[in-house]
Formats: sequence, C-alpha cells, structure tokens
Amino acid sequence: MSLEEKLVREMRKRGKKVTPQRRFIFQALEKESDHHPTAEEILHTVRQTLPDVSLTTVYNTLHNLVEMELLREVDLGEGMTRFDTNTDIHHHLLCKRCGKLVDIHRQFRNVFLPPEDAHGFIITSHQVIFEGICLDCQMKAGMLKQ
Amino acid sequence: MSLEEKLVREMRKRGKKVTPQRRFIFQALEKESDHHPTAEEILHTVRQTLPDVSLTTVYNTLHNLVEMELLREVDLGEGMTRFDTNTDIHHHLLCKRCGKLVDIHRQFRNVFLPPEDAHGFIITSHQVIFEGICLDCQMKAGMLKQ
DNA sequence: CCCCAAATTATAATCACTTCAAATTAAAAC
DNA sequence: GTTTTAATTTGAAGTGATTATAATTTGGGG
Ligand SMILES: [Mn+2]
Ligand SMILES: [Mn+2]
Ligand SMILES: [Zn+2]
Ligand SMILES: [Zn+2]
Repeated sequence: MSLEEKLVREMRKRGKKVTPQRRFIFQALEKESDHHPTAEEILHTVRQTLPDVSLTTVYNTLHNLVEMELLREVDLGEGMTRFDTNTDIHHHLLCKRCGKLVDIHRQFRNVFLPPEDAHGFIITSHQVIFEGICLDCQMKAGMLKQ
Repeated sequence: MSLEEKLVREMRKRGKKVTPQRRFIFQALEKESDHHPTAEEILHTVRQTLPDVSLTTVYNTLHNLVEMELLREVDLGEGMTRFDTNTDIHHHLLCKRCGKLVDIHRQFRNVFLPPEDAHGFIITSHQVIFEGICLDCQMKAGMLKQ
C-alpha cells in the first residue's frame, strides 16, 4: 500500500475529507520521504501539478497528519521545521555545513534516565542527534586525504 | 572566579572591548545560568540596571560568546534559541507543556556511531534530548496519584 | 587627551509560520 | 441527481524571533 493510500484511508477513518490538495500533498510526502522535507519543499512539489495550492493548506495538512501521529516534526534549530514520514523510533545525523539530515536506525539501549535523574518528569520520548560534516561537504572543503 | 570575570578575561585576551553593556550581559548570564535563558530574558535582566541596552547588543554579545565557544546555543524547536553557559558535554530534559529545560549530566557510553552507520560523516558531537512532563505540569493537570 | 576601529543603537527588513474571514467544496442526506 | 452544510481552501494581513543597515558613541592604545 502506498503512503498516499494509507493516508487517504486514515483520513476517511477519522471522517476527514479527501481533497485533491491533500492527495497531492500525500504524494509529495511520499516522493520526498528520503530527505525530511520542509513545508516549502512540499509546497514546491505539489505546485508542479496543482499550481494554486496555498502554503496555508500545506501547513494545515501537515499539522493534521502530525496530530494523527502519521507524521513527525523534526526541528534541529535550523530555523524551519522538517517533516518525517518515518514515525518509527529512530535517530538523526545532521551535516552542520549543508543541513543534510540522515536517519540512524541503530538502537541505543543505554539511553535511559533512571528515576533519580529524571527530576520527577514523566518521560515520553527521547532522541539522539549526531552532528558532523557529510561526505559532499568534506569533498568541497578539500578535507579528504588521498 | 565568577563567570563575569572569566568572560571579561577572555574578551581582553582576544582584544575585544569590555563595555558596560557586555559586563551586565555577563552578569545576567551568570544570574540566569540555571535556566537556559533566551536573548529576551537576558535583555530584560540587563535592563533592570541598564535600561537603554538594545536587543541587538544582547544578540551581538551572545553570538560573540558562542563563536568563542564560551556559550552554547540550545535549540529544541520552541521557536527561540536558548543559551547555555555550561559548555561541558551534557544532555537535556525538556517539558513539552511548559518548556522547562533541565540539564542531564549522566553519560551515555553506548551512544556512538560506528563507521558503517556514519554515512561517511565526520562526527563532531552528539546530544540526547529527553522529552516529557515536569512535576509542576503533572500537578496542574491533576496527574499525580496519591 | 586624541584618535579610530570596534561597539552600540534605532530602525527597518526578513523569514517561517499563524490567524482570519470570505469563498469553495466533499460527501452525507434526501 | 440535487440540496445542504460543515469542513476545507485561500490570499491577505499579522506575529515573533532574529538579522541587516547605517549613523552615533566609546574603550583603550599611543
Ligand atoms: Mn528521520
Ligand atoms: Mn544545559
Ligand atoms: Zn554537508
Ligand atoms: Zn512543565
């Protein structure tokens, strides 16, 4: 089942309308699922086939999906929010130079806060963010030996 | 040696001027060091004794300190940047309800990316972010048994 | 005490995102 | 198929944090 089909079903299941705008946004999410797109990027992709969609609709739809827990927001202090269709637990690796963002599927069993370190918080999630310099940026900077 | 003294010394060491504005910003950072203040919070504190400082100066000074690696920016997607005078490696615990941000000084030895998972990146740092609900917010929401 | 590069300031601009109110429309009811 | 209506879409205006600009002031070396 494609992501579009899945999201259409989930919308229907919750009595939400399936508009053309939403379908194309779902398609754009599927097409760009590998690189954690921003709302603007989704808008740009959707406008290639539906030139009059508004940015507001894109934000509306993305926020709906987040609320429905079918989409995850990833915010790493770059000044804009990225969206992640992968809602499984996973972590991220960010290039400080170009902003490239890669999934890390490794588990870190060790990452757990025992009650005495939790300051009374109820802990609902955690994420690990690695930062560094990607291959392309090492290349551009002439950082590769050999 | 107080934080103010330390920062004044570091400024002098790099040939930077020590202005009254900067001194009061250093004092504000020291005073608020426990709660990861924003630029606006620093501005507010400084204005209690120096009512005419500009927000621009606060941002300038904070960014200088970040560049000098004497201050760390913490951005967790709350829409504004917080500043952290603790530049040692440590992690954070964030309340999703009220934004309270607490330091975690525990080490997670496990958190390391072996080359085969690093996608060719040179990894320069990592951070763990825990999210949850703080005691105060549990209280307000009547979530505490007993 | 002078000098001037560095720092400060007010103002305007930017940028991602949100709000709003009017126009459109999906889909349920007939 | 037609009607109905609440949900959705839309462009325009608004927000809030941060940055840019350019004129004014000043710390600190000589
Ligand atoms: Mn991801
Ligand atoms: Mn901290
Ligand atoms: Zn890169
Ligand atoms: Zn809280």
